[in-house]
Amino acid sequence: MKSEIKTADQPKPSFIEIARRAQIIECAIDAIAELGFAQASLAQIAKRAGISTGVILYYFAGKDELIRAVSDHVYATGEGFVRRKAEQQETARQALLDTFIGATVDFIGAYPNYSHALMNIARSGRREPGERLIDPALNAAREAGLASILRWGKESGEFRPFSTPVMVASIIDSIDAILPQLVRDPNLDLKAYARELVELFDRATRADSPG
Amino acid sequence: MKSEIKTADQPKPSFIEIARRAQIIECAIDAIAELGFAQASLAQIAKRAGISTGVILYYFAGKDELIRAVSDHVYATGEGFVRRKAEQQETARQALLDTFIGATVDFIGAYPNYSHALMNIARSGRREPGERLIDPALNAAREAGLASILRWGKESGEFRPFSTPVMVASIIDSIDAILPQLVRDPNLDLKAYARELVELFDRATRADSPG
Amino acid sequence: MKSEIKTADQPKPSFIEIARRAQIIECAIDAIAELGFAQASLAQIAKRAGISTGVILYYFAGKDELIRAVSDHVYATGEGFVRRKAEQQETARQALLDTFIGATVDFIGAYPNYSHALMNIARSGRREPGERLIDPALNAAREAGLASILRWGKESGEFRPFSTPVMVASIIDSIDAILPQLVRDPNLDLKAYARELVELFDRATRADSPG
Amino acid sequence: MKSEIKTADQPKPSFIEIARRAQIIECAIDAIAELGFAQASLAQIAKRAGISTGVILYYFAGKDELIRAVSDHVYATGEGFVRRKAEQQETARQALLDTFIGATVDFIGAYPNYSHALMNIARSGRREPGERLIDPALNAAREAGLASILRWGKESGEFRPFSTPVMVASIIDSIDAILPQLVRDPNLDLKAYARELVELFDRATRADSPG
DNA sequence: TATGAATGAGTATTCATTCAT
DNA sequence: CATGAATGAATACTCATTCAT
Repeated sequence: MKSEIKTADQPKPSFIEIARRAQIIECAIDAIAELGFAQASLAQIAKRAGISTGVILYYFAGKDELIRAVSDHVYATGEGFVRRKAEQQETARQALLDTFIGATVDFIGAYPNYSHALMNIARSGRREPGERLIDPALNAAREAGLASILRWGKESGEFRPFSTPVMVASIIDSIDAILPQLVRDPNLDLKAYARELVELFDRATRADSPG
Repeated sequence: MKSEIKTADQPKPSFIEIARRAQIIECAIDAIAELGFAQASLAQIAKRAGISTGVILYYFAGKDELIRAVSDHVYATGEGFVRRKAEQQETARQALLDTFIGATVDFIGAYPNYSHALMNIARSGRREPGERLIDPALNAAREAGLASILRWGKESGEFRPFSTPVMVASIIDSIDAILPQLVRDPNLDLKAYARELVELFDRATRADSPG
Repeated sequence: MKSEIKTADQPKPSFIEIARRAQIIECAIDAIAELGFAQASLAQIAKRAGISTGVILYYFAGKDELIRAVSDHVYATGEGFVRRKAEQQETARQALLDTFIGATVDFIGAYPNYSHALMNIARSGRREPGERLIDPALNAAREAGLASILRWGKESGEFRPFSTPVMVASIIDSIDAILPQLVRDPNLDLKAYARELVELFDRATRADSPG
Repeated sequence: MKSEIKTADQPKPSFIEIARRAQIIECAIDAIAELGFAQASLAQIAKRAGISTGVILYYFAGKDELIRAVSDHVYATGEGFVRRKAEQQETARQALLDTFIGATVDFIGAYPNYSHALMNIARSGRREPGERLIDPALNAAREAGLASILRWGKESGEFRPFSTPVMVASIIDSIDAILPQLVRDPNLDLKAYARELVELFDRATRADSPG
């Protein structure tokens, strides 16, 4: 009844429904972050929420829909976090270094479980080739945002010529490389790490000085 | 009978045993590369090999031993592949750019499933803390090799000062970032990709010109 | 959800849970009594109960917990059965002959499967030394009870001197010897059998008349 | 071909066949005695014999036939052991106490693994009700021998009147009760144990003195 | 004769999912 | 709305047995 394909004629979701979904998503994030995707069974998630597994399946059509909701939520949170800083940047260099790298690392520090859960989901492999767990559009949007910054900088002459897709992948995965290190050492100095990455990609991208 | 603790008095393994083990390892690599570690069940691996799951357990004491054999084989193959080039490097810069980045990308091109499987194993969460799936020394060795190249370059003045762990993680994960792209587009131009990475990390690491 | 570590804050078990657990325990007893411990698989037990094996594991954390529940239940039933008679005995001779032998044989007649299952569990080899299948204290308690009766009789002069452990083992196993005979002939006259055992062990234990 | 139903036209078993069967039976006895019946797989038995499981099934039609051969061998050995002493007994009392009890306990001391294996087999439960693992005739023969001694004594006036089957079962199981104790304490004093049993069953069986 | 290879049925256990209440 | 009950498929693994060599 509830969790079918969303159509416009769906009645407004009740307050309790919104709250329950949010609670379940939050517990799913924690479970996935701490146990890994494979071990994060519905039973585990339900236990953390203090409810029975039936409740989860009442609000989500299945585990896949829950996972999709989790990744939607995490991406939305992350984007909102980064966008706030991104709005008023005036140069591509600032947008790349301060916003994309800086704010993304800040996000990791602020929401380590979110980032970790997302990584665990993304890395957990797909059942049938082609059918992904995470909406590819979400990741694509993140990459597209970074790509547009890079193109902006190349057009403005701030950046040297390079392959945008290669640079996009390198930047994103270099940032994501923080997560396993953060698991090993929760006291990792993220500020310092961000400075290192900024320096690294500043040098990697900037145009050769003309002189 | 077969897969007990290896002792020196073990009779020479028969030809068919060697062949079967190799075949099973190969199919396990494919399964892990394509399905992810968690989904690569013995049944899946057996299906790819066209055998029953019992055969796998006839040649390997258990799934854990199979996984260990897989990672041993993959690491050994990868190291052998890279070492050939690495031997005669004379500068840290060459060692980093030509050998580590260049040869590793070559390896990905030559054995994409090996690389992919390895990444999936390494990234799959571990069960109980302390009991790792793959020998941690294997991965540590790879990182240590890269770290020593970086330190060498810093001492020789070829490289600028930077945080070695950050650079190690960024380089390795930037290379590994190739794999999902290769899945999406099997015709990806790896030569060009390698050149881009070389340029990227050359700029990211080299010392400022004194003038 | 259900069968976790029992803590005081566990909600009252529902009626259906109590009934199911009892039913499963009963079927397990039957299966163990009739097939022997090794052959009494969860599948067999489930078949007798007309349920799927999953149900068993829904109510019991695993086979071990089920077996423990079975032996607890059987020992508790047996002890309750025997204790009623034991309370008011005034001589060691009465305690041995009327209560221990008499009531135990009565118990076998009243609950033949219980006794049989218990014997099968107790006699089934244990996996790893140290980790026993049933609480050794349960069996030890039974033996200790008999041993204390025997010592009481020796001190009071009712019994002749003899090795207590030998007599304990002989009495218990002579009683347990009834069970296979009862399987062969369900109409076995237990009253008469008990009288024979009483006579046997009365003569075997009593002190020589002083005259 | 080999191990079908024995008929008279079977060619004389070769020396090697006899030797192999004996070797396998011996290893099976050890395995069953030490590991218990359920854990004594063909693989375990083969390992002890230093052969492959196929060999066992070449000489025995299946595990059931092997087990039957084992129990045949054990019973034959035991009977031979006891018969030597039994031949020249002149009173029923001597036959019971010296031969049956005394020699049987001696047998346990001399061949603890034989006795233990036999007990493990006998106690291991049957697959389908009715189909036994051990040829019931073997056990029946042992019981019949004891029964005839008891009847002899009753007729000669040495023994009091009692139920022969009850006494048979009590004597046999009281002797078998030694085995688990011997497992727990391999240094158990069997001589002393035999003396206790002799005293016990002497008193339990002897006729009341007429005076 | 004997081995090694392979199978298929059976083991306990986990887990997403359904459904009556 | 929510639970508890139940299922069925999937998991790794064991073992007696068959068969080609």
